[in-house]
Amino acid sequence: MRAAEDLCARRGLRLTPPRRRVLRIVAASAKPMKAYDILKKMGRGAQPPTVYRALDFLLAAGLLHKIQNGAAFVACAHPRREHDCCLLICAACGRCDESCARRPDSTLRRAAGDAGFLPQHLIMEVTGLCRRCRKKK
Amino acid sequence: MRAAEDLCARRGLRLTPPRRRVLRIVAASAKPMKAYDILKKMGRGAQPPTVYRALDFLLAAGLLHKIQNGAAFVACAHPRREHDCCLLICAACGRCDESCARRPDSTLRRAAGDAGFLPQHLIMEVTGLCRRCRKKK
DNA sequence: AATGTGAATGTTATATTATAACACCTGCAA
DNA sequence: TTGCAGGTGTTATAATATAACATTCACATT
Repeated sequence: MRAAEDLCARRGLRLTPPRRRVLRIVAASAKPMKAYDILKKMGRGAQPPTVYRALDFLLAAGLLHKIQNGAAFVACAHPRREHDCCLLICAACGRCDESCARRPDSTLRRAAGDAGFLPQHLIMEVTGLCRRCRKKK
Repeated sequence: MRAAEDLCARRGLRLTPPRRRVLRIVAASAKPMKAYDILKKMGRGAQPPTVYRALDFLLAAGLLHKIQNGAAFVACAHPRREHDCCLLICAACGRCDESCARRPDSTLRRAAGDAGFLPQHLIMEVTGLCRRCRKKK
């Protein structure tokens, strides 16, 4: 949380009350939180757009990770530095650990062996611009 | 399509009419198809569960990949062999290529450089069993 | 201090994605 | 023949996400 404040201050990002509230809720949870889980915890008649907007901000700021697999969110364990991340999601308990490395290569290898985690399903997705779309620019 | 039939026959899986229909629709598309895109193409008053059930089957059989990022599906380019996959999704045109390799390590490196693709956002997710849940068994 | 501006938020409604629950059917084994 | 299990059809609804527009707030400029 402290790290988040520092990071926003340094970059001129505004960690406003709803954003802070969402971050606190996600960071306080042992398991990944879904948007509507967060919404429930917000109370005071908060509406979906409030949560989604805060999540967008926090993702862009690198303070959260999004788990595509079921659309939930976990607080980033290393908000200070830019990094690719590998999320280890337990199919049984639903908890989620983060395994990071500078070079994506080693990340996956660590994921497999480290920490006694038994990999079942692996996803890698790279979003970007394909050759054709790069040329169009 | 032929490959799909062979594969199902060899494994004793039933490629029933609705499943085959869904596979044809997805395989025929240049871009990833969402469940409700498929549903529209099914016609004859098909309902969501039919599509979702077929998709579940095709995923389990390894005939499709699921793009978590937006929940769409692409036909697998290499249904014959078991493989980890790396999907290259263009943020501009929405098309999706598949880059495969035996060892996940090299996959990402290829993704970055190969084919002129400019990576913007990268996701790796590994689902499995964490140490605690393995021990519980 | 007054004011314009843009970013952020609140609010209402609705779109999109996914599943629950149950009835029926069909092939096949006991 | 009679179960049974896997698959499908059908209806309803749950869960997730966004569009659109009004409002507020911080703050820079005048």
